[in-house]
Amino acid sequence: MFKSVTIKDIAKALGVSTSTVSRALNGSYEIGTETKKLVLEYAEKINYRPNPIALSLKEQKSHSIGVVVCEVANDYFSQAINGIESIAYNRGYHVIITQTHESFDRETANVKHLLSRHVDGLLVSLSAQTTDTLQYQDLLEKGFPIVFFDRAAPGLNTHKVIANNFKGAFDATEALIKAGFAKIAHLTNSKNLLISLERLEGYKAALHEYGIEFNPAFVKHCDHGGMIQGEVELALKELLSMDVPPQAIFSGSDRLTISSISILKKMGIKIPQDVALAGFTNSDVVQLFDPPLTVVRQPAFQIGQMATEMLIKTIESKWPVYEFNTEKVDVELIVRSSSQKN
Amino acid sequence: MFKSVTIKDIAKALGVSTSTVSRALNGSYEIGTETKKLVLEYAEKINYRPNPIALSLKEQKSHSIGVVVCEVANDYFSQAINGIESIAYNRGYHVIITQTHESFDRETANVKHLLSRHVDGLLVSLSAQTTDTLQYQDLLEKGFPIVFFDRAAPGLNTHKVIANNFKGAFDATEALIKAGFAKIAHLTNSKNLLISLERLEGYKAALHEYGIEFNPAFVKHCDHGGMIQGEVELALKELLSMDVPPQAIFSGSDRLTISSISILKKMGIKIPQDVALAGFTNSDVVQLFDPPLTVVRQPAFQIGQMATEMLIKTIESKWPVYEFNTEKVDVELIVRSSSQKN
DNA sequence: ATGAAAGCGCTAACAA
DNA sequence: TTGTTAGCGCTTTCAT
Repeated sequence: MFKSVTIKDIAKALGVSTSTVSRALNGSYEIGTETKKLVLEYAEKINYRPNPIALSLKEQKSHSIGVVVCEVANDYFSQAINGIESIAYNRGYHVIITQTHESFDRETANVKHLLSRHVDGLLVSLSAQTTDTLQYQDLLEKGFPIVFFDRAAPGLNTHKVIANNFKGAFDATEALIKAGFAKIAHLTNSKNLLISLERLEGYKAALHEYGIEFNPAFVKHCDHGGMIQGEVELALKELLSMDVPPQAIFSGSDRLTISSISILKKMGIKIPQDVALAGFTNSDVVQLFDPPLTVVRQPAFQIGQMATEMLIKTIESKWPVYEFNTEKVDVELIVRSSSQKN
Repeated sequence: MFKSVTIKDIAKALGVSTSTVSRALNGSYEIGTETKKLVLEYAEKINYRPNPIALSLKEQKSHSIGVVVCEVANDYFSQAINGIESIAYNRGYHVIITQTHESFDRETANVKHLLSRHVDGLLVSLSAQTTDTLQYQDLLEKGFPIVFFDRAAPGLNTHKVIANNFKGAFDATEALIKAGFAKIAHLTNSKNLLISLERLEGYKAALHEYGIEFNPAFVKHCDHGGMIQGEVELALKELLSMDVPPQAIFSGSDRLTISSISILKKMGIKIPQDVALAGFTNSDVVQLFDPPLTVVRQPAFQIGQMATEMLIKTIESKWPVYEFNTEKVDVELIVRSSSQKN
């Protein structure tokens, strides 16, 4: 670390005690106007900055928040992290990011690591593998602040920020139906994730609304969220080699959507001629794709911001917090040619 | 922060002094084997974790490193940050990320902020606006560890990790020439950046190698790195409305490359029929573009890792470091149809 | 209005 | 081999 000016230096230079300096700096009232001015001016002059580490030790607060996500190299999460950072920075917190790569073990290890780092709170989006949320339960019971975003743990009583997954899935499926497709498959994330269920429900509801029978064989779950080599490819191949294959696919996650196009292209399958496609993704360049992609887009940046606001509010609350809310944010369907019949 | 077990609790429970506990925990030799075992077992049992904040205060080290980049929502930088985090995490450092949005003032403010946070070192990629690097000079003279990556400050004596920009530019330009284009424009970043100059030189060298005269009017600099609304559009329009417009464009940064395609499409310009395109970018989905994009790709993840290794080595060096090296890493040209004559 | 001193968790120099 | 103590930078209680 770097030798910097301390309160002691100021005290010595001015011939006062460190407590006087501290009081002046903190705008206490029990101090003489003259002395205060003197200290403040000198501090300014030598460019004094309090040592945040000493403050942390004193206050028993690290002023840092831990983030648990599956991966950062993902448009949704990198945008969310951007939102998280933007709020945290302004409120004087720093952010420690950890990745689970969709593994429950890594998630557990990350949470442990963050706690050993004495983070003041946690911003969590569960891994695709996670079914056991006991560690969060324990922490919450001790009053430790946690806010879930995107992939929330069902049954845990705390703040959550989630997208309107049902509506997003409904809208995307509806768009495919309106484009003239009836045989629509759904490629989605692990069954463990609540978002997968919500999106599945939205998909089913749209089918139902338009009198299309739901075919369970048309639903493919990628239990590792597409992180495992061949997982997405296998699902797609199974779908396309069915006796009556789907004419369109609605894909339920950022990684799955992008992987699908890539794999379909490699397989020589034409979109949308051979199979149409619509999916959740937050990529900003999908309008440049061939064909331009129909997507459900989430306000990831704002979701990150909201979750962070809620977390910091909980952290800084003078009283234990017992009232929690779940913010549901709207998603946006953007129709492009990948979902249109040719 | 969260009430956790301290060395004092262990000492009290075991009826020994805190220093004994400390010694046991740190594997000191001046301690009885019995006592050591006792402490270690108990610490394990109650899941003791040292308080990193107390350690920081004691050691005068924050175990954090500051990162200065233009923006994180950029494929190159998000990948580099991934590399940075991967090393930092394993070495017990955490990473504080700040964004300049290509503004010199924000860069200065960020460096100040990071120093007030007592980071142990800095990983810097300059903003497009930066010409004055005095603040880094001052820090370096005091022995403060700084490693530049990608956008390094010329004339500062410290570690640097940069891509082989000359070769990347040469190769991309050469690919366009070999595809049959002679009138090749170069859209690039601010003149202030060394990388812009190196890429310009590579571009010129390729032209020269193939006996094509260099036309200064074919070079357009975006002084704000494309962060300012309309900046890229203006440059492109100027190029395309020339009496003898270019047949191909070589673009010299991630943001400029992606912006260009987007703008050209909006203008109704066909790639590569109306104008061919090749450019620096680290996007992983450009092969899905229409047309698939010819790119120069940098090993951003590795660059981040290397820079972090070098920084931590400098931070942890027992002696002042006077010998610095500049690592030059290879880039990769991937030719796709955006640069091919139709 | 100001100073002295304790304490946050930990390490290390010094004593025993 | 173990304990006592001081100190990292800061705030805050208790004296004065």
